[in-house]
Amino acid sequence: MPELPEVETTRRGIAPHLEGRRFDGAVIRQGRLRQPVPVDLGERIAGHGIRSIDRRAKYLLIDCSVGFLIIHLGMSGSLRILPAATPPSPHDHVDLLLGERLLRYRDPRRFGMILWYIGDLADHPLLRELGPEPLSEAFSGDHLYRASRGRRIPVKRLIMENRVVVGVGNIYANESLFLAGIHPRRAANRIAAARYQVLARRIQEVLRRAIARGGTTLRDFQNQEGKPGYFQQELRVYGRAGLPCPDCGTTIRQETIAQRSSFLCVRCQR
DNA sequence: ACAGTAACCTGTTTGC
DNA sequence: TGCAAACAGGTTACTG
Repeated sequence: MPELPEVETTRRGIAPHLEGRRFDGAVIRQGRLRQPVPVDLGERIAGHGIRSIDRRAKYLLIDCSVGFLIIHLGMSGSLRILPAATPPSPHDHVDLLLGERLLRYRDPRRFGMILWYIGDLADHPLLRELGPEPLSEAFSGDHLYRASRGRRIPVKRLIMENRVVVGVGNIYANESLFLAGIHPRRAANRIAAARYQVLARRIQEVLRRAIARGGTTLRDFQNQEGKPGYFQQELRVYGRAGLPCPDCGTTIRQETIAQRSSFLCVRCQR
């Protein structure tokens, strides 16, 4: 479910309900996520003002004055603000209590994380190695080109590496490579600088548009208000195997690249 | 350092 | 129709 636009949509949805408030505690029904949820999470977060809700890559960072909540949604996680009395469904693993309401974490596959961290976020092991935000000044075609030198991996893998650039997951990697006219399997070090300029712009465009549409709903992504995202209506190749390329009509192919489904037009992408 | 694979876990879709 | 296999938005740890 969540790539960068979905995480950003979630952040924007929950932030107004959290800023300036304070958590009362937590209810952990299932703490075995990708990393264990701290058993004393409720005591840690209780009673301290929530200063801000930020995002780095696909991590949500909630500043609780005395420490940070670091939340990752994994493949199937979601967060919603609900009335405190709302009964939990089977995969509603954690509630962060907010008085008359709560912030509920649901994650059927349990690939996500809820961590507590005291210290400088720039030093956190999960955050310190990350590359630039794709929508920041630090990200550019030059950056991609430099990162690609000496790398023989398929370009699709390169742009999905968090050390190179964060937040480009499988959907948007497929989409941006199509929009840039680059074959996803092309070796990263055999792409000219000028084409990386195009690719960087396409990555930014597709992410901006997806954020503006509230993310992509493939199966069941819902934002904080329980509404779906609408970007899937604008997907050009992702999930469209067997259908005609929107630009030239050639049948879109599905191939596996680096263990992930890839969709491409062999005529438009070289 | 780089490249490739397996693993984490469960729900849904696909294929026989 | 029923059942098992394949597959799914992410990331890390491990191997060669």
